[in-house]
Amino acid sequence: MTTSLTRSEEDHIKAIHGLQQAGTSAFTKDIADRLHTKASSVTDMLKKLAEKGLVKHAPYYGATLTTKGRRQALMLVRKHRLWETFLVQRLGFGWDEVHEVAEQLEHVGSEKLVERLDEYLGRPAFDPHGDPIPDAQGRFPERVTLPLVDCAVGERIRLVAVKDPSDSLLHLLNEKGIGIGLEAEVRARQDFDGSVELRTKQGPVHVVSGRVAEHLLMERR
Amino acid sequence: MTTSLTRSEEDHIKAIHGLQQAGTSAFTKDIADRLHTKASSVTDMLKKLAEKGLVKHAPYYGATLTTKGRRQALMLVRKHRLWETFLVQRLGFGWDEVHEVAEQLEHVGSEKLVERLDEYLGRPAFDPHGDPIPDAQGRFPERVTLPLVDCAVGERIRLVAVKDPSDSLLHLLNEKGIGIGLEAEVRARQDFDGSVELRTKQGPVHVVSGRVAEHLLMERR
DNA sequence: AATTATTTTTAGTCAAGCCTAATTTTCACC
DNA sequence: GGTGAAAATTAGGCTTGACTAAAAATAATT
Ligand SMILES: [Mn+2]
Ligand SMILES: [Mn+2]
Ligand SMILES: [Mn+2]
Ligand SMILES: [Mn+2]
Repeated sequence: MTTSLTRSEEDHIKAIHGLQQAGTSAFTKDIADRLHTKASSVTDMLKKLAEKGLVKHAPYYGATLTTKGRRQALMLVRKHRLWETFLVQRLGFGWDEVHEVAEQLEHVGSEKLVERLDEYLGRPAFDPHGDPIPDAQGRFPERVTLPLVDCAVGERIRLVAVKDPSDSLLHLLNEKGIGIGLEAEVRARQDFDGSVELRTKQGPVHVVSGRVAEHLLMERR
Repeated sequence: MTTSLTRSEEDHIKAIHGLQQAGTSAFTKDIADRLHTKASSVTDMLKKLAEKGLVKHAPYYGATLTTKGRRQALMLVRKHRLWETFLVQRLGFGWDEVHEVAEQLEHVGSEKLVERLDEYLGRPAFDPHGDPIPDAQGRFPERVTLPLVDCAVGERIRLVAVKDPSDSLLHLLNEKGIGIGLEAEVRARQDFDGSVELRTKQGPVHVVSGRVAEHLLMERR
């Protein structure tokens, strides 16, 4: 039985899920910032979601999802990432153009639609930003990644994900021609600013700042 | 410049468009029935839409769309029918399963999404129910159709659309194995109840009631 | 331990969209 | 032309989800 939620309820659940790492709870202010609303609005919503049994709200100490809430969040993440994959793979959108649209599409309610879309896309494990797509049971694919900033000189690596892909970051990567799947070798790393020089298989050499290198998740090859 | 409307505003615009034939205006009660709301709610909305310049509201005499309103309505119809086409052609939905989902998808706001979807589907002219899909300029494809109930005995015809496809009607057609594209010859027509007997190219003989025959729009071949 | 700064909650307001009930208008029919 | 039914509007109320401003709690700093 899947409880039917409003768009606002869903967005709050998803925000809490995104902020909640391991044991840490999500704080009112951070949820408000993420949703571009005010803390007082979030407090109201946390009360409602707590009533519905989706969230555990410890006043002044933030919110955590219940098992029921987490299941809802995972299905939203699943839908969001499947739609992003559809937009890029089938409709030819750029990876920097899909977030806002997926933010709307994720709220379309139809179990069958999600299931068919997943099947149609070939049950992808990762979205266009390299983020893992939970399956219908909420299980994530396994993968070991390493931020580029922690890669040693000489390592041969592949870009598999962009962590917290903001519009401006994706724009920067587009400009440089850096995308998921890029294979390269670390040629140099500056201790001063953490910047990294990469030589790609295809030829071009890229230099990325430490700030960027923190967001590039690599796989060894 | 495309005015951004709420889901409810969009549904009202679309309902008015659907009710408005030629010169006739759409009446409050009919709009309410279509949207499963009450007449008083519709009156409120008509005032708002009139303020926004989308509708001309003649109190007690119904509503008609302005040019601006009609443009909005056509884009909604376009989106609805493109999504229905996607669901059937790409995701393998049955033609009787798509309406509710498309009713949600049509409200996703992204010019680019509609344009790309249209292109991806090969710019289809008709949706799975045979309804015409307006192009980006709001132009409909031309087609001459004839309700089956008006076809003469001996005529060789093809089913190209189902008029006002309700769930129960589509279910009935599914049961009989009647779908868009069916080619047949009229073998008999009973004056008593308007029922029609068809012999299909593929073999099977279908008998449909007059009530059904009114909804089957045919093309001569 | 007292004082701030920050966060969170509470209290009160508002607009959007719906509702019911009462009133008004229209229109068909006698 | 008057009457009654149907439709439409008005009046008033409710819920959701937002807001601002004020009060309360927590955390950080002296
Ligand atoms: Mn969203
Ligand atoms: Mn993504
Ligand atoms: Mn709709
Ligand atoms: Mn249709």
